[in-house]
Amino acid sequence: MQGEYREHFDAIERKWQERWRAEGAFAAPARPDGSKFYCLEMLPYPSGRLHMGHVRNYSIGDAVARFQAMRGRDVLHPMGWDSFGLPAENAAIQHGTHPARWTSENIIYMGRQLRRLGLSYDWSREIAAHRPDFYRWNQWFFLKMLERGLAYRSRRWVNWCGSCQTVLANEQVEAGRCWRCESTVGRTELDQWFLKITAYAEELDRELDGLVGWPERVRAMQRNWIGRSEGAVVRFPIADASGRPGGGALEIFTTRLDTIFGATFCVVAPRHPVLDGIPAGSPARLRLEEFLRRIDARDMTRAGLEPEEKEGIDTGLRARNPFNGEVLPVWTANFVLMEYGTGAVMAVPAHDERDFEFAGKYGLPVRAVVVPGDGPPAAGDPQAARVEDGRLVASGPYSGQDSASARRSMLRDGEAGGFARGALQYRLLDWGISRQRYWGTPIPVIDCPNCGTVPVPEKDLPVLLPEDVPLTGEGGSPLARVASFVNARCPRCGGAGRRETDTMDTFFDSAWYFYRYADPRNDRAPFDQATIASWFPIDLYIGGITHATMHLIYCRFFAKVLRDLGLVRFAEPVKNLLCQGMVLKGGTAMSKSKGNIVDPDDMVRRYGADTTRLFTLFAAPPEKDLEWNEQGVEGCFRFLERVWRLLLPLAPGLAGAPRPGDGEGAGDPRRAALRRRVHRTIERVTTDIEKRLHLNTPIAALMELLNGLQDFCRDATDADRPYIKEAGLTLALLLQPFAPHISEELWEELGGEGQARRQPWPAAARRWLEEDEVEIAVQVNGRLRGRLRVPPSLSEPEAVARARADAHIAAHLEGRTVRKIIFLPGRLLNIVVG
RNA sequence: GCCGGGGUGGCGGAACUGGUAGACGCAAGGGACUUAAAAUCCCUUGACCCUCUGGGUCAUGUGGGUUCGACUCCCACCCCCGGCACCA
Repeated sequence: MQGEYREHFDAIERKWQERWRAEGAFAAPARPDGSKFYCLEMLPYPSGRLHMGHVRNYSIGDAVARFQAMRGRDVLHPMGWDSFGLPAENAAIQHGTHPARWTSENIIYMGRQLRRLGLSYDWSREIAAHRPDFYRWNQWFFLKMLERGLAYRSRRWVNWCGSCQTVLANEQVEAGRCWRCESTVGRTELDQWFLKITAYAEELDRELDGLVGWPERVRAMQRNWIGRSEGAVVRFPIADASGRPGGGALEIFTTRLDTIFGATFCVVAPRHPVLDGIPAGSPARLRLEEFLRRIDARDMTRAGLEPEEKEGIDTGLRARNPFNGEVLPVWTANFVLMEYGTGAVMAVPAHDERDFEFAGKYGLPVRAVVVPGDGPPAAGDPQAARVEDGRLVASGPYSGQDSASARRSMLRDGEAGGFARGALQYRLLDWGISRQRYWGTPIPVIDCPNCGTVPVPEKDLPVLLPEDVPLTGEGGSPLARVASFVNARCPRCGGAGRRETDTMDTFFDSAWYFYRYADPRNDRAPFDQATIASWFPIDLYIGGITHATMHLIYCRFFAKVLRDLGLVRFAEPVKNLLCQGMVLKGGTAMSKSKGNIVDPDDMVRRYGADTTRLFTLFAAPPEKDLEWNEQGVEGCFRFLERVWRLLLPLAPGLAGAPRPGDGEGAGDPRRAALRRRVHRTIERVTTDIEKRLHLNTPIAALMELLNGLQDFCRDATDADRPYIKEAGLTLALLLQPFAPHISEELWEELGGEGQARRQPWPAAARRWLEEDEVEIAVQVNGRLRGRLRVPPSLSEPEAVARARADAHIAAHLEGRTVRKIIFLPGRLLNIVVG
C-alpha cells in the first residue's frame, strides 16, 4: 500500500470491521473450554449518541478483552442496552415520537457508532431491557421475591420529583435534588413496592472486606451508604402527663448507652405511632396537629436540603428511664427520623451535639455524666456537647467505669432486666422500585376486591407493556389511563381485578442483566445455571464511579437473592471492578450547556477509531480523570503515522524475509540491542496490562519500541530484514489491544499469517531479556557520583575496583576510610565512607 | 464533622517489593529540508550555580524521623478532589 496513513486509515478500519462482522469474529462459545475471561462494561442508556465517556469505558474494556483472547482465554465480551427509562418518555412527550421508536432508532445509531469503533463485542448476545424477552425475567424475579417476602407493598412517605412526576429511591436523591433533572425533591405518601434489601444489610456490609478486587473508594462509599451502627434498644415505659403508667413503652435506639443517666428527655419522630395514644380533641393533640401541619408544609419545599432549624413540641407524654426510674418528658421534633432505628431517641444534651442544640433552644436540662478519662470535669456551664468517650460520673452503680465497659455492663444488666437488648442498625433502607411512569417493566400483580393483591401466574408472563398509551406528562401512572391494561381478571377467583399500573425502577434491569449475556436467548428460564457457573464471576467490570452506590449495591443484593433462590452458587458476581475517571474538557465534565463536547463521530472521522481509542488510553491511567487535549490526540495520530511511514515502504521486502532464529544476532551489537528492545517491550506490555491494569504505560513502551526501530532502520541493510521483521510483527501484535485495525493491516502487510487478533500473545524470550552490559549507579554516601557500564554479573570487589579507577568517583573517596559497601548486582554500588 | 483518594517539570503523566526521579507524549526553543510555509527529520529542554568537551547544589505539598540510601516507610501539618452527612 502506498501513501500516508492519513489517506488510508478510514479504509483500513472499515475493511477490518467489515471482515469481523462477516466472520462473526468475537462470538464467545456457549460455554468456555478452558480458562475463561468475562469482560464486562456497563451497558449504555440509548440516549441518542455516544459520548467520550462511553468511548473511554469501552476502549479500556476492549483492550483487556482482546489481550485476554490472545492470551488464550475464552472471552465473553458482550454489549446491550439499558433501554427503559425516563428520557424515552420525555422525548415522546416533547416530540410526539413513541418511546419504543425513539429507543430503537437510538439503539441502531449508537450500535453503528460502537461498531465503527471496532469494539470486539459478541453482538449475537446483544440484549435490550425494553424487549419483552428481557423484561419478562424482571417480572419473574419479582414474583420469586414476592413469594419469599422480599418484595412487599407499603404505604410510605416517599421522595417525589415533581418535574419527573415520579417517586425516587433514596439513592436517587442527591443533596435534596433529583439525580436526573436536578429539581428539588419533595415528600408525599403513596403505596409503593419495595425490595427488602435490608434483609441483606449485614452481609452486604461484611462481604465488602472480601472484595479485594474493588477500589477502596467504592467499598468506602458502600460502607457509608449501608451505615452499620452497633448499639442498644432500650424500652422506656410510657406514662401520661401526671406520671401514671399508661401501658406500652417507647423503644429508643442508642449507640451511647453509657450516657443514659444523662438523658433529660426523649424525642420521637413526628409520625411515631406512640403519638396515636394522645386522645383526639385534647389540647396536646391539637398542638401536635398544628405542629405536623407546619413541618409538612415545609417538607414539600425543602426536604433534604440544608438541615432545618430544629423544631419540636412537648407531647405531654412521659417515659420512665428504666436505668434510674426518672420520668422524662417526650417531645416530638423534626430532627428525629422515622425511617432510622426505632424512630425515637433518648436525648442526652451533655453528650450529643443535636440534643445539646435542641435543649438550648427549649431550655431543657443538661446533665453531664461522662468526664474526660484523664482529668477533672470542666467547671461551669458547658459550651458544647462533649461527645467523646470518658469516665462515668453521676451514673449510679456505673460511676467510675470507662465508657466502653459501662456500655457492656449496662447492656448486660438491661438484658437481664428485660428492658434493653443489643441492636445493629443500618442506614440502608429498603429499595423502593415503584415508578409512576410508562417506559418500564410492568409490575406483575393484580388487585382483586376479594383476594387482595394477587401475583400474575408465571405462565402468563410477560405482562406486556401496552403500546398505545397517552403520554401527557401530567402525573400519575400513564398505564392507569389504559382501560384494556388496567382491567384484568383475578388469577385466583376469576373476578374483575385491577392491574398494578406502576412500572419498575430501571435499576432493577441493570441489577441482573449480565447473567443474561451468558445465556441470552433462553426462553424457559432467565439463564441456565450451569452456563452461569461456567462464565462467572465477572473477571473485570468497568464503568463510571457514579454507580458506586446505586447500581453496584443492587447488583450485589440481587446476587444474594439469586443465591438464596438456588440459581447461582456465589454471593458476589464481580471479582474485579474498575471505575474509570471522567473525560473532561477545560477542567470540567463535557456537557451541552457548557458547549465543551467532543463528538466521537468527529474524532473518528478526522483521526480514525484507532487514534481515538489510543488517546483515551494513553492520556491518563484508567481510574483518573482524563483531560481531553486535541494536541495529545494529534500526538497519538502521529505515532500511528510514524509506524506506517516506517514499516509500509519496507513491507514488500519484509513479507518474504525469514524471522531470525532463537539466538540469531547475538554477536552483532546493533541487532542484539534491537532484539532485546523487542523482547523487553513484550515483557513490559504484558505485565502492565495483566498485573497492573495500566494501559498508558504499555502504549509508551510501544512508542519507545518504534523510536528504537526507527534508529535501527536508519542505517540498516538488506541483511537486517529478519530483525526488522521481528520487530514489526511484534509491534503489530502488541498494538492489537489498543489500535486493532492498524494492527491487523500491519500484520497482513508484513507477511504475518492469518489475523493478528488470532495469534497467541507474543512471549518474551528470556535470553533477550538479559542484558550483556548494564549501567550501574555508583554512590558515595548515598549520593550519585558516577555511572559505570559493566557486565550484569560483575562481582562486588570488581565493581569497587572499577569505581576506584574512575577519576571522578575516586576524588570523592580521596582521604576517607571505607566503612561499608552496599552492592546490588547490576544495579547499584554505594560506598559509605567516614 | 466522618470516611476515602490524591499533591512529582510549562502540561498529561513515568518510576515494579525503599536503590540512577522526570520514561512516553504534548508544549517550547534551535537546526536541516523548502523560494516560502505546512508536513517531516535531527538536537535541546526540572531549577540554580561554577573555574563549562566538565562538575556541583537544590528539587516529588510543608516540617520532622527511620535508613548507607526515601516520590516510595513512620509521625505531625497544609491543600485539592470525591462520598456521606440532624442516622441518635
